[in-house]
Amino acid sequence: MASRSTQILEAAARVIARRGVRGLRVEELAAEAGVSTALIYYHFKDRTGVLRRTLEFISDRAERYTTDRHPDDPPLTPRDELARTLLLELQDTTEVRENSTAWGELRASAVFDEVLREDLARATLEWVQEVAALLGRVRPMAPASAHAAAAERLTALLEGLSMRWLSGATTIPHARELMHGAITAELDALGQS
Amino acid sequence: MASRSTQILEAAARVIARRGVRGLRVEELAAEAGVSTALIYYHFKDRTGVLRRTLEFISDRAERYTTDRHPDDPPLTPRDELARTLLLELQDTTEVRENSTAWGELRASAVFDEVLREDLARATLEWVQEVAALLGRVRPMAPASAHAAAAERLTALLEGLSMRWLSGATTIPHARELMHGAITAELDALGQS
DNA sequence: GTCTATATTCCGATAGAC
DNA sequence: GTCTATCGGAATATAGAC
Repeated sequence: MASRSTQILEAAARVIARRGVRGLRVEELAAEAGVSTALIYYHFKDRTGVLRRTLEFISDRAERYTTDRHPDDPPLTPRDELARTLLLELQDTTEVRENSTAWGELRASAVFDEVLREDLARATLEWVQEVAALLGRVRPMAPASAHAAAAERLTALLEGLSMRWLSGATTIPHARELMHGAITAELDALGQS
Repeated sequence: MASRSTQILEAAARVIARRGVRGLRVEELAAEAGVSTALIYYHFKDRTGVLRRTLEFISDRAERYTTDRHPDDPPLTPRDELARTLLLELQDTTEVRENSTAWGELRASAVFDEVLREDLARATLEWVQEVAALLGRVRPMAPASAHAAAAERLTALLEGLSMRWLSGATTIPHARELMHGAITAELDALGQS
């Protein structure tokens, strides 16, 4: 049962995907959510409050779709799980697009906003470590430092490719192909062990 | 001889590096350039015009410092020139920081701004082709499609690493190390020819 | 070409009725 | 809790003198 707040947050995620964090206008959000502007201020205090809650909302949702799998799906090999985790972010679905857009906005905003830096650096580190762990399962004989470096490269590349996709400089199939090639190359470099 | 337009564009690059594309106010730009706001509209028609011309200006300038070398420097091997070209963008100097910041902003803005997309896609393509040509000189036996794919990955990775650096998620030395590793890996994958 | 002064538009935020 | 109506400030853009 979607509460009014949730309904507004869902609308906010859509508006941010369409206009960006800086392009979010309270009036447009109100129209998208089908409520009055006054109601938004009633629930969220001010525009910044909307932004804060929306970014929480989006990152919670992202964690869900990244982690969740159907219980009756066949278990994946470590390599497939690695590929799945990385390629999941290169899909043209509403959820992924909204999430990637928000992530790109956060990354770009953090360049000018001290406050965002720490949270974003921590989230990045967690993500890198998760990928490094998957690499460790595929190539257990390689040293941890090599896993870490490869994970940093793969995740940074993914961010770069996402931005190119969202900014219309490349297509999803092409980005996926490039990402897949990078995974193969990194695994090769980590040895056939 | 810096014309008025150039003077304004240089100021725009500085303001964008400080506040971002989103944070660029015509009034602040006028103050930074030491001119009136009216003059900016006279030369650039509107705010979007400033942004577009600044993108051109920045990518031209980047090409210059990427390409220029002192005539009496010893000639580089193709491989060194490739590494030099890519690692040049990971340096903590005013010029590189300004360019990278502006580039990141333009990339992020293009996600929501149709007008910027075409120019940015074209500039990206030129850059990718330049890197692909360098790869072709290092690995002449590999197919052009492989050069192109590797160039896309290396440049996208560089964009990702730049953003991490600028947003405080990694350091320049570390980013350079990662970039260097990626160059090695891509060249290995292209064969020892 | 460049300025000062000002018009115009947009947008966040609030007051007050229901 | 929700709406209608509106205010006030900030930013873009223009008019007109020099």
